[in-house]
Amino acid sequence: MKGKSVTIAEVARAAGVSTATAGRVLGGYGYSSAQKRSAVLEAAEALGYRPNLLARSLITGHTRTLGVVAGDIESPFYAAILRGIANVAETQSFGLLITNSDENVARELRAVELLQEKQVDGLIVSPCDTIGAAHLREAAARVPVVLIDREVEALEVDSVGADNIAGAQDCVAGLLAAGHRRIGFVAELETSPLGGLGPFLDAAGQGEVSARGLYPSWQRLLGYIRAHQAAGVPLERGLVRRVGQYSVAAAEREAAAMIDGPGRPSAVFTGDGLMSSAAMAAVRAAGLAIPRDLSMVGFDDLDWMAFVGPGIDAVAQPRRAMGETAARMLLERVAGLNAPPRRVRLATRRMRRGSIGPPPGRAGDAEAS
Amino acid sequence: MKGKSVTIAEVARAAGVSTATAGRVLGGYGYSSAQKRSAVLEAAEALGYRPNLLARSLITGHTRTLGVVAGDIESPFYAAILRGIANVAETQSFGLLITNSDENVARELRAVELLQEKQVDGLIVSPCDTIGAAHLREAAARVPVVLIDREVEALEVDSVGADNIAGAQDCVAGLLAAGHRRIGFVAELETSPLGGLGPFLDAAGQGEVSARGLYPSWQRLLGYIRAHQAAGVPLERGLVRRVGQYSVAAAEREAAAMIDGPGRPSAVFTGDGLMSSAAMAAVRAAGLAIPRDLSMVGFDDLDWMAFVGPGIDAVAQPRRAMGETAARMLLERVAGLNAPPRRVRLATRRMRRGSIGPPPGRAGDAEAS
DNA sequence: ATGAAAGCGCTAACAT
DNA sequence: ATGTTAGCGCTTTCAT
Repeated sequence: MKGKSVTIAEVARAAGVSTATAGRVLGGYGYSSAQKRSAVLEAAEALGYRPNLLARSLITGHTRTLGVVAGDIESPFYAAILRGIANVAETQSFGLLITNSDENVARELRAVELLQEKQVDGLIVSPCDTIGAAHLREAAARVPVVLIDREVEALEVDSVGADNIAGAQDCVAGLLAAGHRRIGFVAELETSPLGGLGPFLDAAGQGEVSARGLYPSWQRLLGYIRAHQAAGVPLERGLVRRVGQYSVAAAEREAAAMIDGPGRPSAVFTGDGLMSSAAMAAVRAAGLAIPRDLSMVGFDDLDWMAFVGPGIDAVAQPRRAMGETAARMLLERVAGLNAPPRRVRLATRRMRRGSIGPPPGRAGDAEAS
Repeated sequence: MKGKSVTIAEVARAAGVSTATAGRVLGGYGYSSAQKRSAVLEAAEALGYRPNLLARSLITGHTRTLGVVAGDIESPFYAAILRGIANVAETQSFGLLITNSDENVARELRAVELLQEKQVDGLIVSPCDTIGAAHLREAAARVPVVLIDREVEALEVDSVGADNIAGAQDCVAGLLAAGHRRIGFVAELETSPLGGLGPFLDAAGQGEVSARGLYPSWQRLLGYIRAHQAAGVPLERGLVRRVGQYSVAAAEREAAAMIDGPGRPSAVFTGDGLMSSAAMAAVRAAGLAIPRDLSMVGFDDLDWMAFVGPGIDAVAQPRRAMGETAARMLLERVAGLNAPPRRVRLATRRMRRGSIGPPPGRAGDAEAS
């Protein structure tokens, strides 16, 4: 605002030493006698000296600042991840430069460039596209990059995510064990691998799909499929509802179509928080009671799930831990670790709250399909 | 990671011009002929030149970076505020250095210092203490500072917050209009102005309390008091429950004590989101039905409030707008605006969802006290 | 242990 | 319109 800031040179002059000596005591490097040290410290104190980290960074070549590109910092998902990142960054007094991509490639690109120009020591990105991320490849050539939640094809860097397949499989298995044979799945499933939902289901049915590089919602679908396979329950294609975009309205339409239609499933599994909210709204609108008329489980644990009527079962992602792990891995790279890319999948946790009951119209026991 | 970065000098050499000329075209300042410009641009492109913003900042004296000290980036409240800040910052391509204070003065202090040393152009702080903020005063002398949600006594800087008094008053007035005469208030009310709750109630009763510099929860209490005064309903001190700390467990104890006790109020007003969650849990535990047994309104609108049974009424704060306003004001100061401190109070919004009914055991009409 | 001097990558006078 | 030179605030050789 106003006050010109005090430089090392001024402190040095006031203390009667050279800038080098002043720098040594103020910067905490090199040698200095107790005598000079106290003189410098005193002068610094008196003048109100504050180091200019920019100048230091320009010369040392590192900024002790990490760049983060989140989808939307306001969503509970990213907010929790960011908190985890911040926790770890703070332990090593790293600063955090945070941006939102809104799942928009152009914005992600600008963000990544800006962060690099600001000379961050490393980057944590939740990439919004799994392919053709030239900017990420370029960035990764200059600074360490860690991917979070999603992976990018052929980008050989560390990545952290939840174990989506196991989480989904476990929870759909629970539904099957409760006797459900017709389980709906509502998910984003936006950009499609393998040429669409149909081919994907075909390939997955034959165990030909690899999880790596798949978007989270597709990985969850894979878990859904595998649970069916493990239980020997045939898939019913009409029960897999692909919303195709990350929108509440579209999700609600899709959920409503499944619930109101003639072949209503006895249970619904939702692919993420947005889908859960939408499905919940559709269930309410249809006047259905959970779990009497419909059982429900969602991927992602949300606040309201603990508050509504019977409570909604969910698969909780270790969001904070994902952020912490990503930050820890990044910091290791920043510190010079030179190892092959690491791929960490964190276990999810089942939250049981009573939204799973027996299929309606049956005694409540499982039966062969 | 590996690649030494390309400097302006190298580009200049490759283009056959001076560093000054290269700087002029790459930095977009000063004059340059179309001829040299394209030569420089080409060379830059070919070499993969990326400006080093640190070096630029060191010389220009500004970083196009704003520092933010939030309480907890993970909470929906701060997350939304941050999103608002980010939205505005982005329009002027400012970066955001974000930290958490966890409402801890020592951490806030370190954060403010770190941000200053990183040479942010301005600071947005949600101060965790309304008094004795020497570090903020010091910071404000160097860079523009905008306070959010809370104010600091005798710190003459811009500030943004919700209109807590009007919001609370309006919503308690609604409860009174519905016939409630005994309305409980559960709030944090941590650091106490005027020597405690008793004296505060005394002073407020006589209209002797000024809103400025009061913590949000105290301002909301003031609204609660004024609503009673306006309706001519005497205050019942036992109904004002001071939790004294920002903890769910403590809040739940306090709420439970009020609800389970003999003199249970017919309605409860909660001072913030945490209190609302706690109160809701207590209500559930007590097996009470809303609004049949108890009416409820909370300050702060939370996700779950729209999902539970009848829906919970709330006073919504314009959180994004708070962030946006703060950022806009800060950017104005950064741009050189020199005006007396501005104090903005943003209007709240009542969310009506059906958690307010008539007091139990009455015909549902108001009656004189 | 300390100082002199060079220079990080860039912009800002000042010439021309 | 372009080049030369200085220097932002700091760290880092290199002497001593």
